[in-house]
Amino acid sequence: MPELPEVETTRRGLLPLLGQTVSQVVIRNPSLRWPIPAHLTETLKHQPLLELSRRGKYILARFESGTLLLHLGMSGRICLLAKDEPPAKHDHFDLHFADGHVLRLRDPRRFGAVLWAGQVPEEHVLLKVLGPEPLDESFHGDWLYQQLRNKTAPIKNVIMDSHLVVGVGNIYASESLFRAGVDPRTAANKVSRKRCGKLVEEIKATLRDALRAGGSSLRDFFGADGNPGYFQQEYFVYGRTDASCKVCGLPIQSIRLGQRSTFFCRRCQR
DNA sequence: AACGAGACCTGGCAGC
DNA sequence: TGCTGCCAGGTCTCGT
Repeated sequence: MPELPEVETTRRGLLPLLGQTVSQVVIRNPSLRWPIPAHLTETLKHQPLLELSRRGKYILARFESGTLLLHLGMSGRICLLAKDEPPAKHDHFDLHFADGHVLRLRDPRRFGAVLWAGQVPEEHVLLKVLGPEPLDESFHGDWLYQQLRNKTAPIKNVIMDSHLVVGVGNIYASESLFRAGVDPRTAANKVSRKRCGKLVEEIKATLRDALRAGGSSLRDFFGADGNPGYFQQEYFVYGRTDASCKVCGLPIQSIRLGQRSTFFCRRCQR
């Protein structure tokens, strides 16, 4: 489900919880990608939520005792309930708050994660290896160009690697490459400095546009407030196999790259 | 070091 | 209706 815009939309939907105190932690099924630490039921009890931030596709919830990391994997979703409700089949984890609010994680495929990061979350093994945020100024064309010098993998695979830059998943990789006019199959080290600049610009623009639309709702994404996103209506290529290119009219092609579906226009992207 | 394939899971859908 | 196979928004781990 979630790429950067969906995770950020989720984080924003949780902001009403800031300052609220945890009254209870419920772990119904700890077996997500990694086991949910059992100690959370004690560690988080009576702790006020101090801050909600995001790093890549992780949501960071800071408490005095440390920071909780939430990752939605492929199918995860967090809803903010005004009061407790009977849990559904794949509702694996809850944070109950003193004012009655419930943060509930639902994740059918269980590729998501709930982890404890202690006092210095940036040092957590999963976070410290992450590349820059795509919307930061440190992510720019010349920097990307340098990073690609020794990479022969297809450019699409490379921009989806969170160790290089975070937040660009399968949808927004295809969309950004279309907007930049770059063929997703191009070997990364064959992308010129100028086109790296254009690509960075379009990654940023695509993510910002998606954020503005509240993310994309394909199957199961809804923000924490329960509202869907609308960005899928603006897709140029993703999921549009054989439909005509919105720019030149040629049928959109779909191929597999790195075991992922990839969509592009063979005239607009070279 | 970089790359590609496999792994982890469940649910939805198309096709027979 | 029921079965089978394929697909899905992520990303770590392993073998080459």
